[in-house]
Order: sequence, then structure tokens, then C-alpha cells
Amino acid sequence: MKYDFTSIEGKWQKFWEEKKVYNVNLNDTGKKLYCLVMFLYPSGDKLHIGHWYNFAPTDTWARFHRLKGFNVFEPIGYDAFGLPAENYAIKTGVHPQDSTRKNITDIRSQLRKMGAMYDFEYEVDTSDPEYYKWTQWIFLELYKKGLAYRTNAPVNWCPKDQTVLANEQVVDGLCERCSTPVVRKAMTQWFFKITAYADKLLEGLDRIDWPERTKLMQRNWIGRSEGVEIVFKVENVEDDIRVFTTRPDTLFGATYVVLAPEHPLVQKVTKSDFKPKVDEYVEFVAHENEIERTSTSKEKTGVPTGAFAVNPINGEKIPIWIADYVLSTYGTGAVMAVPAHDERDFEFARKYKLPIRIVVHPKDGKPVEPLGAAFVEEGVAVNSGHFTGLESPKVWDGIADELQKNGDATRKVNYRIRDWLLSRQRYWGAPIPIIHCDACGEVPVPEKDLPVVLPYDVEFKPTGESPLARNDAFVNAACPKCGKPAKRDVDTMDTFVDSSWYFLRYLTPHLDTAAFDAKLVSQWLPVDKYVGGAEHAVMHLLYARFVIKALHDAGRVTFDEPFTSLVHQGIITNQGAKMSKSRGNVVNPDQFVISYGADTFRMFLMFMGPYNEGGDWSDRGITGIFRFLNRVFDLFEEKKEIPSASETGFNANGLTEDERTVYRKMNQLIKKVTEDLEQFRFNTAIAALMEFLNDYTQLSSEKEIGLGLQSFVLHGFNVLVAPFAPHLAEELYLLRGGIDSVFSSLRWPEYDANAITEENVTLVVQVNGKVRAKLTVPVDSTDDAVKSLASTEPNVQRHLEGKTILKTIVVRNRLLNFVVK
RNA sequence: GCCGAGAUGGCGGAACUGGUAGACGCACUGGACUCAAAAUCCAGCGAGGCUUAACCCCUCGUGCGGGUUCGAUUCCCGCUCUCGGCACCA
Repeated sequence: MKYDFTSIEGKWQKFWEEKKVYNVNLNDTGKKLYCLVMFLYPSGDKLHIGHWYNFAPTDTWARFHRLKGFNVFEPIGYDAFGLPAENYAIKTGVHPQDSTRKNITDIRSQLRKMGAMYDFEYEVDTSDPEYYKWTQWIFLELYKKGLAYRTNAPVNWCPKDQTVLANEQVVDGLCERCSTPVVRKAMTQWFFKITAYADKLLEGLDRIDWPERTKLMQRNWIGRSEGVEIVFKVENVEDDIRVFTTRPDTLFGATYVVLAPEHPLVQKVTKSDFKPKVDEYVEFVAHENEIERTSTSKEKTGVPTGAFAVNPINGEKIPIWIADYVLSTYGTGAVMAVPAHDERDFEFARKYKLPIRIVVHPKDGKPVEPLGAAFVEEGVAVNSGHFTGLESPKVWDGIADELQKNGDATRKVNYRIRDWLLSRQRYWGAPIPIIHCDACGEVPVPEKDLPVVLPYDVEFKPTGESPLARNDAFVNAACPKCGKPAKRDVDTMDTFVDSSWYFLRYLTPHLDTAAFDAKLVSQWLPVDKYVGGAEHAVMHLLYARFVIKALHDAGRVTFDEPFTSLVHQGIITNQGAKMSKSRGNVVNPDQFVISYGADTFRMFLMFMGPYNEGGDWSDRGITGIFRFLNRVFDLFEEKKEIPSASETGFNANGLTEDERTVYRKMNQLIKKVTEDLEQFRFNTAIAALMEFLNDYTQLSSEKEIGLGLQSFVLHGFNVLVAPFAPHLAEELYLLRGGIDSVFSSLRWPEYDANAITEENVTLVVQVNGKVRAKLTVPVDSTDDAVKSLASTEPNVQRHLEGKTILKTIVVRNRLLNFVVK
């Protein structure tokens, strides 16, 4: 019999489904394990290598835990709302709902062929009204807590996609989706107050098992900084300028103040002589796009206002400028400029010949004057009144305290993170459940009226306004409060809102009385292992944490971190570039499943290299895995007459030397595969399986190995290979007379700790650190025995001849090094 | 510019807390089987040298330059390059 993967895989997929092998009993939470992959976007491209690379190894990890006796919940679903379907509709006329439904059907059948433990009864589809009804509920939940608000603010606008974007979706000033330069526009938009959770989001990172670099990215994105807000009075003007600084210790070095061109006080402070130039400049900056405005390589520009501000620490009058290097959206939109100790101020001051005053010296020396660059480090204060001579941290507090006492400053914490802009002027998303009434203002749609259904018949050509605005039947509604005619909010929600809570919904995807079953959620959540791409570090992964924390504070869930442990799979590139339709370098997994089978393909993906590193795609080497599985099949086929033994306990007493070797190797294999799988180190686990197969095949053909031991080995190997090649494992089990599925009836083996130590070890003999001989000695041989044995080696003697031994280093069971002269 | 990760044969990669560098696999070469091919099996496979040859043996070798150590892919210092993130956040 040959390894007929096509019929084997078909047979077992059918068996699993008919026998409901992967049906999870959610009420059994004794040893629960929630293993989650990031759900998928159902595009017309279907499943690609990247999905397989995310899902298949994760399924291996999940199956491993199932065999270890965990009740594993491993669901899959569809992040079905979003721009691509809508853009496709604009191009082809196929309605997003129709294309999405079709894509989901196709993808579901592909998923079945992958051989993962998905139970399709627990699918979620975010574009289904039974799902987005509850996305709207989540919105209202945040709204009730004051965490959702609508305001007019400068926002990022993508002219191509005709919608606003969140900060997180702007990459290098370009739209994340279509790479069109984003423009800044003032618009009335919906925001989630994620900034209110900045500190909680930072704190929670210390309690979760996530990759350090991902946590660091979130910390940097949140960008907490402690400083002082200082009040500068303006000469002859009533209003004060407030500036935020993290370096109050350099206040004596402030030689000018800068306002962002958009700062509300610009008109008020500007002297009439300077007005034409200032107006012209403000106009110029307004027309810069995001890239020009925020480019750090671009030379800074600015103009003076003719006005003067008063430094509260010494009463000094310093000029007020406006410049494009000050952002209106951070801090107070105004800064005190200390050119000697800030690179940006230094650059600007040099260009416009503004004074540079040194107020901090390095601790161990004097600065070279004139300064070639700003000295930004801490040091000792100079030219700083009675603070002169003190070290920077002391000056920091001293100045802050003194100003605070006089009411000229307050300590403040600023964050880089902005509120989450969630409204979109597009069709294919969940409508925002708010009604605008002339009399009552903003009125939330009552829960009993949810969902606010997305109408099917809509002209979705983008115009910069939501397509829903042109659908009168949708827009016109009675105000829930006063009953008078009112208008629905026409924007839809960012799809990241959908994906911020889907893992709660999986447990009860069809529940129609609540978003989720609070009891089940408290039993199954947080997610034990979450696997997905690192590209979501500051978007999905941050948003989901925020939403869960908000639900926690609202008393809706018992935990405040959704994902206890996170793993990122690496990215599979092709010819060095990310696979994408536009580049035409997408590799279709189906062809490999057809030629080699799903087991070979999933195992090959795991064998390519470390899971979190990914790599460039090449099918070179897939034959290696295919050969391995063939050899496994052949071995079991050849030995199918060996009676199956009971799976528990094997008496290792009275084995021959060769048998002891086999038994030891088997136990070493169990240990290795177990430890590697725990840590997602699939490649080395597979290498160990291969190595064992090579050794065992050879030993069992050349030496006399008892049938009891062989039965033990075959049984164990059957289980060890099962998470990697589940279809084949079922077939092997059947060959050996098994009934039912491996995953229902077998258990992961424990290794025999007494059996894993080698009886003999290879010891390296070095002379001056160079290998001169290798000895095979019984384990734990004494140092003296080893020394005398080593010195009899001819090659060692040759290198010792005529030399004096200065020192002999012995590392037990490892090596021996003669240091000679 | 700043922060983070990395660099090992022809290729993907392995190597525990400093202790045999190159596990496992691919490709390649030779052989067996075959009428032949495929498949399969066996052997070899970092570079260079010594040797008629085999077995040995020697030198070099983990991006580059230094250092610590009996001993460094592993630790320290200084670079180069690649990838990821951030990018005037005061």
C-alpha cells in the first residue's frame, strides 16, 4: 500500500465532521483552553499562504493541547466588513454583501481542507446583522460611559478612499490602504476616548505574556511623558500662552516662544506690522500636506509675530514666533524654545539667528563654544539664577516647584496617543446607532431598536459623504426621545470596532438576547493563546485591549486584558516582497495540497524555520517532508502486524543494550517534542521526529528489538506525529487496529525521566583549546579516569610531547582541555 | 535621526546557563535496483592543505575590527549591512 494522501485526508475530514470529533462542550471548563487565531478578511483572493502559516501551526499547538487533555476551543470567523469589498463593488457592480457571502462560502470549504479543529457552528461574521447589532450595542455601551463623543477636529482624510482615517491607519503620511497622501481636514467625527485609558493600557502590559517588541511598540505609541505646563504672559495682551515642556530645568535658556500656526492666539498676539507676513505664512502651512508638514528632513520655517512673552522664572521678554515645527495637536500647541538644549530649537535658532544660551554643562567638562549641536543630556545648571550649580534633576523639581507656588505652572502628563477616530464615510460597515434630533440633539438608538440595519439598496459611489446619507428611508427616523422627525447618523464604524470584541462572541455566535453570555465569557476568557501578525501591534491589539478595559469598567466582563499570551507568526514573503495581488507574487496553497496533501503542506510550513521569523517563500524542501510522511506510513504499514499494547506503562526492565538505546531515544523524543511544541518551536520538533525515525528504522532492521518495545514506540510515535499530520495519524492508528479518532481516544505520552540519560558520552579532548581526540566513556566517569584515558590517545600524546602541562580543565561529560606550554 | 530584531555551508536552518560549529532537511555527486526512467535504498557533501590512495593528520572558518577567557556563534567595546517600528510629540 502506498501513502494515498488524497483519500486519507478526504476520509478523515468526513469522519471528523460526521462524528463531531471537534465539537466542544463549553460547559466543561475544568481544563479549558481558548486558542485563537486572528480571524480573516474574506476577500476574493481566498486563503493564501499567509493564512495557512497563521492557522495550521496554531492548530498543531491546539491539537497538542487537546491530546494533553485540555478542552480546547479553537474557533474561526470572518472580519467581513471593510473597504476592499466596497471598492470591488464600485469597480464591478457586485454588491459587497453578495461578494462577501460568496467569498465566505468558498473560504469555508478551503478551511475544511486544511484539517484544523474548527467547529463551524461557532463561526462569526461581522457583517451579519445578528453580529453587528451587538457591535452597535458595544458602541452605545461606550457612549453611555462618556467614552464615545462627536467633535469637530482636524482629521486625516484620504481623497482616494473618500473617508477619514485613524492616526494608526496613516503610514508615513499615506493612506494605509491605497498609499494616497492623506490631507488634513476639519470635520465633525466620532471618537472613542482611548486617551482616557492611556495609563491603564500601559500598566496592563506588565501583566501579559506578549512579545517584548510588541509591548514596546504599544508603549511608544502611547508615548507617555511627564512634564510641566508653564504660563508665559504676553506683553500688552490679556491671554497667556501655556507651553508644555519636559525640561523645565532649561527654562533659563529659553530665548523665544513658538506657537503652532494653527494656535488660537496667533491672531491676537500678532503686531499689526507683522500681520501680512504672519497671515501669508499661516496660509502657506495650511496648504502643506501631511508628508510635507511632518517631514523631519525638511528645513523648519517660521515667522516672528512681533509680540513678546515674559519668562516667569526671570521676567525676561522673549520674542514669540510661529513655526511649522510645532504641532497644534500635541500638548498646548506652543513651546518654549531652548536652542542650546533642544535639537529642533537649535536648528531653528541657527537659521533665524536667534540667541542660543547655555544653561546646562556636562557633568565632566565644559561645552565647546560656539555649540555645534544642542546638548540635550542632563548635567549641571549654569546661568540659572539660584539654581546654578545644581544637577539637572534637582533643577527640574526646583523650578517646577517654584513656578507652581506662584501659580505659573502645573505638573502634567502628556500622551502621544490620540483618541480613536472611528466614523467612516463609507457604506460597508456597521451604522453608528445615533439619531440627531433638532430638539433633543444626539440621541442613542434604544437597545430594543437594534440593529440599525444597513440598507441593501444603496448607491455606494463615494462622494466624501457616507452613501447612507442619500438613502432617505435610512436617514429619516423618529427621535426616540420626543418622537419628532429626526435624522440618523449616516457614518459607519471603523472595522476595528468589529474586531475589538469578536472573541467574546465566538462562544455564543447566535445569541439574540445579549452581545455575549457573561457567564460563559467569564469562564472561557481571557484568551489563553492568541496568534496573529505583528502588523496589528498598535491597531487591533491596542483597540481590543481598550474596548475590553472599557467593558470591564462598565461591569460587563470580569477581566481587563483580553489576551493572556500572544504569539506573532512571521511573514512569508515571495522574492523578498510581501505577497500581494498587485505585485502578482501571491502563491496559491491549493496546488501544494493537491500534489502533496494538507499534512505535508502544513508540516512543511512549520519546518521552514522559526515560526515567528517567517521568511521568503520557496517550495524547495517540501519533498523532504513528503518523503518523511511516506516513510512514516511505510513503517507503520510494514509493522502493522505488531500487536498494539496498552498505552499506559511499558516495563523497561530486562532490555538488551540495543533495546535500551531505542527506549532511551523514544523518551528523549517525547521530551524534545513536548518542550518544543509548548514554545511554538515546530521546526526543531519535526527535525527530532525525523532523526528518531532514521535511528529507529535502522536499529529495528539491523538489531533484535522486542515486539513489546516496538509496539510502545509505534504507539508513542503515532501520538507525537498527530498534531503535525492529523490525517495521517488517524490512518496510522487505524492500521494498528485503533477505533475512533486519535484525538478522542489517545493521550500525549509522558517521558520516563529515568530513561533519558545516556549511558555513554562522547568526550572531547583538547590541547590548548583545539580538539585533538574524542573519547567514548561511561557517563559520569571520574576526572582522573578521564585524564589518564585521554593522555593515552596517540594524537593527544603527539601534541603534548615536549610541552609542560600548566593546567587541566575538565568539564564533566563534556570535555577535557590540557593547557600546555 | 531614534527604538527594536537579526547576519552561521550552494540553500532553509540547528547548537542547553561560554564547552565537538553545521543537527534535520533541500540541492548536488557517486553507487545499488531497473531494459530504461521515476520512485526507493546506500554512501559522500564548509574551504584549503598533506598523502599514490584509504584511514589519519594539519590550517582556516559563524557579517567586519578589537577585547575578556584554558576555551567565544554565545559575553564586552567599536563598526557594516538587512529587516521591522516611530518619525519635529517639545
